[in-house]
Amino acid sequence: MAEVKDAANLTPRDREILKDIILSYVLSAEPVSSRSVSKLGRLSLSAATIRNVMADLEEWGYLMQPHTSAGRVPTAAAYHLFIESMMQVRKVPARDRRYIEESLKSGDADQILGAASHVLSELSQQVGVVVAPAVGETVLKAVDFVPIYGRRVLCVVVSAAGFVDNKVIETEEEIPREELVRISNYLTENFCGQTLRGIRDRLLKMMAEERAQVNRMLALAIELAREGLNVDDGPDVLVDGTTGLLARPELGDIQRVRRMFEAFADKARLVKLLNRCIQGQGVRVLIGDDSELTSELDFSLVAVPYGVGDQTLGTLGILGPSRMEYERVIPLVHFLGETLSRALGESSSGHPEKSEKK
Amino acid sequence: MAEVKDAANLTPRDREILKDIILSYVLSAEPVSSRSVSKLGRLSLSAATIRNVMADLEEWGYLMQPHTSAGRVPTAAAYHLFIESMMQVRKVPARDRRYIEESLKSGDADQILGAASHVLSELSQQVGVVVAPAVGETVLKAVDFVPIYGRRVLCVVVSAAGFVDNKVIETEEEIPREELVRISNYLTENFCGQTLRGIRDRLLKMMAEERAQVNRMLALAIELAREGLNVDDGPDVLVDGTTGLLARPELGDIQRVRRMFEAFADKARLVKLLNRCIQGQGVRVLIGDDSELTSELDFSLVAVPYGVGDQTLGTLGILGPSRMEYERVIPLVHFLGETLSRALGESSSGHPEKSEKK
DNA sequence: GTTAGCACTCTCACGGTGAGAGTGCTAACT
DNA sequence: AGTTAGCACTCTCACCGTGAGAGTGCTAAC
Repeated sequence: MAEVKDAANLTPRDREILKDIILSYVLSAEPVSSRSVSKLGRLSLSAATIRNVMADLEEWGYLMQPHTSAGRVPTAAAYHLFIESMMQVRKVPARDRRYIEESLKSGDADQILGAASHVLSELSQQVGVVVAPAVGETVLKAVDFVPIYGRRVLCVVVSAAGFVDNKVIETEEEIPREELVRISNYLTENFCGQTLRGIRDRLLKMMAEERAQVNRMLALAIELAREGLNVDDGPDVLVDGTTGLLARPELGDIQRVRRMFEAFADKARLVKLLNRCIQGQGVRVLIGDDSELTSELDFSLVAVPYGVGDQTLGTLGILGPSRMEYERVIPLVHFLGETLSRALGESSSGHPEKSEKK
Repeated sequence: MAEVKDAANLTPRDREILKDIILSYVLSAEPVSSRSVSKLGRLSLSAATIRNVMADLEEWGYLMQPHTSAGRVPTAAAYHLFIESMMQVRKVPARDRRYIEESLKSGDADQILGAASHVLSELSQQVGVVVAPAVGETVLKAVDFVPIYGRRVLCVVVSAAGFVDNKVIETEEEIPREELVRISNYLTENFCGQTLRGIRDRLLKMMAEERAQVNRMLALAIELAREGLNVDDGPDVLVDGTTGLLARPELGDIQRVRRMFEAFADKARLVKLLNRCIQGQGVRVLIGDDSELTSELDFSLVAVPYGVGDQTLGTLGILGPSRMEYERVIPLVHFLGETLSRALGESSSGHPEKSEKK
């Protein structure tokens, strides 16, 4: 009654006990009993005393029991509290760092993203998720047209961060190779450094304004660019490590597994969720009720944006059962965000140190 | 005793009974009893008679019971017999055909493959699998080099069937754009129509032979082609619809689900399996013990090669629990093989009839 | 060769039971 | 007032036996 459910009025002892419970639960996946906390012996208290505190903690909303006379399990609130003020981050082990840096070193931008999601899932033992930049928002570095057959032209777009996209388009008339080269030169030189969406808009405006006056090459350029830079699809998202989760005790029944797989298959929803973490630039953690998807699966999301320079390109993170080793996973995600940003920066700006292609 | 276990000495009646059992089991996923076959009433026999026949069929190896006093379940041998000589193929419904043709109509070759695996899984309610052509075996249509930054060059390879591959390579010295254009022209004109692997080998030989004499452009061409056409990775494989299988009653326990997902994640093994079906050109069916993978999961594979003209490009098929509607699935796979081959043929040779890009 | 009848076997769902784990409460202790 | 021992209570879970139901195999009669 007199007690307020604020985190502030937890006594240091309460916090210690809560912490013990969380650590123990994260490790064992089983409800924690008063007795086991007492026997841990970090603070020498009897099980009965612990019980009293646990009853309080449950009342404040930090614990819950699956049923009477089971141990207790931390709630999302408990995890939040733990992350904010009780956890001491464990640095990413040197060998993991080396492994990460090695994995993100080689290949083009797409391969690097793939490697990132893979490494993420491998080291965290959770599902690794990486949102690739939306094509429309990428900054143009070069564009090129390759004649294929008749009126068919392959349009290749290279973005500043090193992403390559290609697309076959069909022109109204056959365009000779030299003309295509001139057009790609023109587009590359004039629009390099702008976002694809911006370029497309400008071209469309040019077309509308000066309809009649544009010369032949410009007209062709506009036609090609309109099709070739028409990249309205949302950002892609790479998911890795879903199979690994099947080993987890919390995924005992098929129905949950199925819901999980369906959730991971819904890329659009994943992107929406991940992009909520774009603001700011630190690691963000969503637990349980914090989002629709995490509450549905009783999962947590640890995510961080990445990008080159001051431009945010996307988000990466890990998803898994709320019971996870935040102390280990949060620094991991943080480090991967930084490493990926750095890797993309280098792969694009082009001072490759050592090129290790054999 | 006197009886031989040959398919040949099954009486017509035995075959009818076996067929009823298979059809019933495929539908219900439950062991079928003598009584239920009798009640079907196609041949008016009592349950006891059916029982005698079933005991025989079990002895020949066409049936087995999960335990005494359960009904009986068809074995792989039974399915094989069914497919070879008892089944009457059901034609692919017109609306499915239209849907398939529509789905494979637009997009570049990679998108078409993706659509194929998706449609396959959707219409069969099984896992759709498509093996993409190994890059090294594809036939060159055009090659192009795009300068990106400094010594970095994007190499784009277009294959005759319409596949596009790109790869960032790093040259020893910076090469001006015009030079790159000349080189790609040279390579495209001289090597169009040959497989990438063949081209690479020829270039390497040229290099070895005339080391000193080759002119600058040729030297550069060789250097670029060596890196850019270095496509030693095996063929890729697209898998779609794994989630759908979770609904199946036979995948009740997590362990099986896990083994299944692990099997599908092992692309190399999948490719090896699928490629066993390349020989000949009809639909091939592997059931249970026919291959390591299908026996491990108790799955069946229905697969057919596809390609343009007389060149086989890859394989496609469906994978699922042995209990499947072969009557429906086999013609489906057959039709998809044909449609995909046709779609790739059109998308490359370039008489698109109507281009329906909006 | 076919069938009815019957005993036999095996699974599965159900309910009861008892051990074990854990709690909540009360009363005594410091 | 905080802490603790003790104890009754509750809930789960594994185990067991039981009985219904399903299906078979065999035998004897048609």
